[in-house]
Amino acid sequence: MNTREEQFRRYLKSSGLKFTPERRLILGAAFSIDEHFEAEELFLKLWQQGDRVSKATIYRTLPLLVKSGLLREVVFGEKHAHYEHVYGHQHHEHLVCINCGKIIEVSSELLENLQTEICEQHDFEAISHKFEITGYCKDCRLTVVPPL
Amino acid sequence: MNTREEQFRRYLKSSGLKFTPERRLILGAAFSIDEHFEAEELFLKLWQQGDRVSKATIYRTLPLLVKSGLLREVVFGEKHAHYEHVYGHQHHEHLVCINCGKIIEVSSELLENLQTEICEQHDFEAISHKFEITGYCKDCRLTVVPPL
DNA sequence: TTTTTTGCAAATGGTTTGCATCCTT
DNA sequence: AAGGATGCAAACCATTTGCAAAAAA
Repeated sequence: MNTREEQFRRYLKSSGLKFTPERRLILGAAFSIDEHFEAEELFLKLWQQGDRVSKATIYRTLPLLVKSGLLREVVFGEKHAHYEHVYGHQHHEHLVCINCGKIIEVSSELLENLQTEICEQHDFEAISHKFEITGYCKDCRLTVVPPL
Repeated sequence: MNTREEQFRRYLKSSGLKFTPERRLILGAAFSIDEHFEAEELFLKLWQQGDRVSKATIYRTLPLLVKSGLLREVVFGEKHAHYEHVYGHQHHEHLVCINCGKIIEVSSELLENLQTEICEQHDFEAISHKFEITGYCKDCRLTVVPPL
């Protein structure tokens, strides 16, 4: 059995929750998308592969996947929640352009170290983190006059 | 005239927008709250001091204040947007406990430096940033068994 | 004057929830 | 069995938007 599923089962059991076929399907679909996705897209993905999981269940499951450490939320500027799976995505943060909406992904080992340090100082156990810088991208800073 | 207002006027003018009494009131109210607030609270604050500014106008103005660099959004985990004014709040980030919801504010000069560095690498002009670590706080990591 | 803004109320739309039924454990 | 989980459809509710009147530039 794959590790993701084990991890999810472990979390569910430790919280007194149950592992169901729907939750397995949602987990699988989430990990089949190698980029940001939102609840609606998961729903479509499942529908397309013939799996009829209700949106309600998807909305109820996503927070569990986040709490279990398998997914994390990203792109906070948007009105609705976006997620991405943790595997292969450990280190990227986002620069979001106010003007054109472009999202630049960056990695930073220094940031990871900094997180570790901050958590140690506060006796905090990190499950995930989000770092976003809002501003003007290369192209837009030329055309837009940002506030002084 | 105070600097905040000047900054706001400058931003509005540079975007071809107008400075109105309502926008002035909203700016003032936002800076009279020295903690996180949401749109609804601004509305109440204004109402209590006798200023009838519609929620629509508040919702239309908050993004302008963010773009002008006077406010920034915080606490992304919540369902609705929260803001805080920039003055005196330049450097704090948030550690959010999954279990009890506690929010620990931390400052880090290293993070500020890191942001500057990342932006330079990508020719990006930062207006604001958000950094949030999700996990278990000191008290909760003792009682909850986090997923391995 | 021309363009933007405001306020109202209605619409939006992602997310949540009540409830009866179904399914893990 | 018993406590969760699911699906449906209805409810939520913060935020957005259309429109006509009002105000800034």
